[in-house]
Amino acid sequence: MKYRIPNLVNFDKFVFRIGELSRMTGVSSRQLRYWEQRDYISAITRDDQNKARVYDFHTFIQVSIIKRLQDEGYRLPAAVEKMRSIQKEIALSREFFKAAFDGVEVIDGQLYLNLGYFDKAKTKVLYGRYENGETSYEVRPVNKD
DNA sequence: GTTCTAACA
DNA sequence: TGTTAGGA
Repeated sequence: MKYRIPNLVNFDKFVFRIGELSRMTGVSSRQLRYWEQRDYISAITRDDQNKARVYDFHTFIQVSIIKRLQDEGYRLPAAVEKMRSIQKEIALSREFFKAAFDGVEVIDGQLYLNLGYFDKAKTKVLYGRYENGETSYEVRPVNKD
């Protein structure tokens, strides 16, 4: 039996105001406004400049990464630069995994990640396993269930 | 109660 | 970067 995981969660609906984002990340609201002024981060477009800022989940991730890097000793501009390069790595990883990942299968009562065809002839499938904190791989013939 | 901008004992 | 003023 094969399970696929559709997009069940809409992360665009995860929005926060400045006080919430500040508490979530440990970055002061003063800092968040300053970072925005420097174009290091951005709030969701505000129609009225005097209206409260709204941040999305993506910005939460960005702020979290910058904060972590600062705690590790990076200065703000360097932290932002590294955050942006990290985001490129994350984006690439996501695309690769999205392309490779083809759902979860139960084989002999065990959960397997279907990682796509192993060979060009499409006779074998690469499976990933995760057990006791370790990953492993198995190549199996195509599952005909 | 929260967030806004601007300014600085 | 913190804090405060005065409004929304």
